[in-house]
Amino acid sequence: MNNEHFIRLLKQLQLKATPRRLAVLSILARERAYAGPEEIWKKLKRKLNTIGLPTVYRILEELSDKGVITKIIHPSRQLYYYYCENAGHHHHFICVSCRKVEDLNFCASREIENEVSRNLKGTVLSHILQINGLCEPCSRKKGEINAS
Amino acid sequence: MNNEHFIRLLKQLQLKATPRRLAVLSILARERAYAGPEEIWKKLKRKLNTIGLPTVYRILEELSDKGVITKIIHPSRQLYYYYCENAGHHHHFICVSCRKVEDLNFCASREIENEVSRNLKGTVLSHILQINGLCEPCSRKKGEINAS
DNA sequence: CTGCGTGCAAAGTATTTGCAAACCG
DNA sequence: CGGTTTGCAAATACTTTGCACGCAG
Repeated sequence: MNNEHFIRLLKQLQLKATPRRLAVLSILARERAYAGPEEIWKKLKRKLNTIGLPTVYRILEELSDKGVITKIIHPSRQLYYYYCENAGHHHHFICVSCRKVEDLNFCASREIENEVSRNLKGTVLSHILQINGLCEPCSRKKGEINAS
Repeated sequence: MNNEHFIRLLKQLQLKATPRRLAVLSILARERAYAGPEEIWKKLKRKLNTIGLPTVYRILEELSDKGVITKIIHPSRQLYYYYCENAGHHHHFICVSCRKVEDLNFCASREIENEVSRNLKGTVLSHILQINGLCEPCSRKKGEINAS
C-alpha cells in the first residue's frame, strides 16, 4: 500500500525504484477501477514536474508483463490497467458503467484443463476470463433510469 | 456451408446479400483458423475484381456485431475473426501457433452468474472466456523443437 | 427507384520507437 | 560510473470516416 512496499516490489522484479514507477503504482493502487494510459498520465503530471506519455505506456506495459497489474480487455480495444492486491490466480468482474473492478472467487482452470487435454489433446498456455457487467450501485441507477 | 445458406443468413440479419459479404463469409467458413482483415482482404482480391480494405473492416464488424462471427482476443491487439458453425453459446480454444480454433464444450455461465449475483449483487452483461494454447499437432512439434 | 453497400482517398489516433540526456544503485 | 530510465519528437500502422457512385431488392 505504501511506498516502502512498492520499492520492495520493484526490486523483486529487478526494476529500479524510480519516482515515475512508484507514482504509477501509487496512482493505480488508489483506484478501485481500471484506468487508461492517458488518464494516468494526466494525474501523474499533477504530482511530478515532468513525465512523458510514452513513459507511462512503457511502465504500464512492463508492470503488466511482470504480472503486477492486470490488463483489462475493453470493447473499445484501448488499453486499460488495474492494480490488484490479491496475489493468487483469479479473475475480475468489471463494471462497464463506473469502471469498478471486483475480484471473483471463481476460476475454471481445472475444468478447462480437463476439457482441453481430454477432448482436444492440446496444451493450455493461458486463459482469459473477464466478466463485464454492472456493479450493484450502477445496477440500481440503471434500473431507476429505465423506470423513469 | 454453401452460398444459398449464407444468402438466407444475411437476409435474416437484414443485410443485403452482396457479393462482398458472401465472399467474406465463404472465405471465413473455409478456414478452421482465425484471420485478420488484411489477410482476408488479400484473399478476396483474388476472387473479386475489386474490393477495398475498409469494406472488409466494415463487413467483419457488422457480422461480428450480429454474432455471426467471433472476434478473437489477441495479445497483439489486432483484430481477428473466426466463423463458427456451432450456434449455441460456447467458448473457444485457440492455438497461438497455427491459429486453429476449436470449440469447447464448456461454459462457466452458471457459476459466474451465481458468484456475481450472490457476492457482488451485480448484473452480468457479458463474459469473455478464451483459452490460449497449443493444439495437438503444434504441441508435438514444440516438443520436438525443445527436445532437439 | 431508393437506400443500402462499396471504392477510394484521406484522416485519425492510440501506441511505439529512436536517441540523447538524466538518473539510480 | 554503467547500465537503466525517461523526455521529446517523430513515426507507425491499424482502423475509421466522408463522399460519390453503383447495385440489390
